[in-house]
Amino acid sequence: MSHTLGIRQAQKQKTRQALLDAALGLLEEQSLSSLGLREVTRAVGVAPTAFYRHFRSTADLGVALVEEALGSLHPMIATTVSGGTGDSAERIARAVDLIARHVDTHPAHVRFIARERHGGVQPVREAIREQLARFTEEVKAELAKDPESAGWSDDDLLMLAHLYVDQMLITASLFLEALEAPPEERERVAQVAARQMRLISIGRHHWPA
Amino acid sequence: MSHTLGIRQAQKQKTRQALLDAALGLLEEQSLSSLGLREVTRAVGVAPTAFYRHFRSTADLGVALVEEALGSLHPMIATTVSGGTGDSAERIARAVDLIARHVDTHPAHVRFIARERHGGVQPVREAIREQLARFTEEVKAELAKDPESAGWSDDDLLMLAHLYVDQMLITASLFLEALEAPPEERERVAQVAARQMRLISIGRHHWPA
DNA sequence: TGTACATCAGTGAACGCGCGTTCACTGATGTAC
DNA sequence: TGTACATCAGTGAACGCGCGTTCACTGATGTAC
Repeated sequence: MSHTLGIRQAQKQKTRQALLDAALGLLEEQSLSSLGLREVTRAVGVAPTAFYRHFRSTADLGVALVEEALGSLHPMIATTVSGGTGDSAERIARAVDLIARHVDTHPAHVRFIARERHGGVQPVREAIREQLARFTEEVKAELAKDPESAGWSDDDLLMLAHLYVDQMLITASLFLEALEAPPEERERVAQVAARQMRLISIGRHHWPA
Repeated sequence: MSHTLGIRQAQKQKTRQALLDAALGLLEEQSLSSLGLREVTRAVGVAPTAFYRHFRSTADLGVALVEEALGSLHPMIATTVSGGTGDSAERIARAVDLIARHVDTHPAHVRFIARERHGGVQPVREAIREQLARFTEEVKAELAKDPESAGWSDDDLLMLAHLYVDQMLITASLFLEALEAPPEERERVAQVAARQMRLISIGRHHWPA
């Protein structure tokens, strides 16, 4: 099935990606609900009408951005939640570091998700909700493998998975705010995040006592 | 200093409040960054130019909405964090219930804060950030009073306060999504929230072991 | 390989519309005496 | 209390502008033979 795209398809993909990239850039300073189709095409350098060859609307483009931002993140889960060896403190430090690196390399994607998760465009909120639900299920599955989870009910595992996923998002958003801050500030964020995860780990360890 | 406003000032306040109320309503289905000044005045039934007698811009109106939504919430903190007597489970149940009631009575305010906390309008994000920082400090002060906090460093108290405040916001946002859902769903949200708070309480109890 | 036709990504003109902002105004309310 | 003037919240016309969407088009790419 190794199937080289024709010239026409390849060019179309390229334009589509350019529209996504331009939109993501413009969304650093506004919400999707105010993003204009003409704004995006202007940034790319194509006619406004070209937009319709790729997306029905900016909301539709937003849904595509959700896939781009979150779809590629699933492999990270195993690494973050139960990844590698080492004691709890080591694993937490690695998870926090992984989040910090992701924010460094994909700041616009992280900002987009944080902004539109509760944003004004319903289909995009829904797409983010679905992706995060998948994430939470995957985290839950990883947690279930851990000996520490012996005797935990399904409900409790899901509850804990939600806690971890929300904590990851909060931490990512704090790193985002500290993107241009001096290293001390970013280190402070990392330390607070690590201690919060540690407190949660302790609670988990003694649950439900 | 009991000082009745003149007719002119009273009428001005009334119009201003009508603008705030109309904006809050319109913001249930869009973000502030796409809210139009004419939209708001049309909803109130005044001329577009009347807007300028009260706000410089929709961003300015947004900042006023932040004060309205969060300013009145400070008295709730003592009640929620350390309020009343009873064991941990009772206090948690009361806190979750308080959040549920607040979302029921002020859904548009809660939605506005959740949406604009990471939204596309910088001055509004900043105003929310400041109010939440004040909240966190107040929660921290309440936590410090608790005998359970004996020996805790300032940093750790603040870390825990952040955890609680973020948890409150997450819970409020989940209740918001479940506003029109059947009671079973709302009850499920309440139970998950209560168990997450319980896990955090347990972690707190055994900290830093 | 070469030819004739089909496809379709991107174009550019045109449209009606609502936007934010300006300005001089009006008339009810407030104030000084 | 009555009068004359000042204030100022809200008005309405006007402006230039960018928006989303439609439409018939063009010309490079793809396909059938």
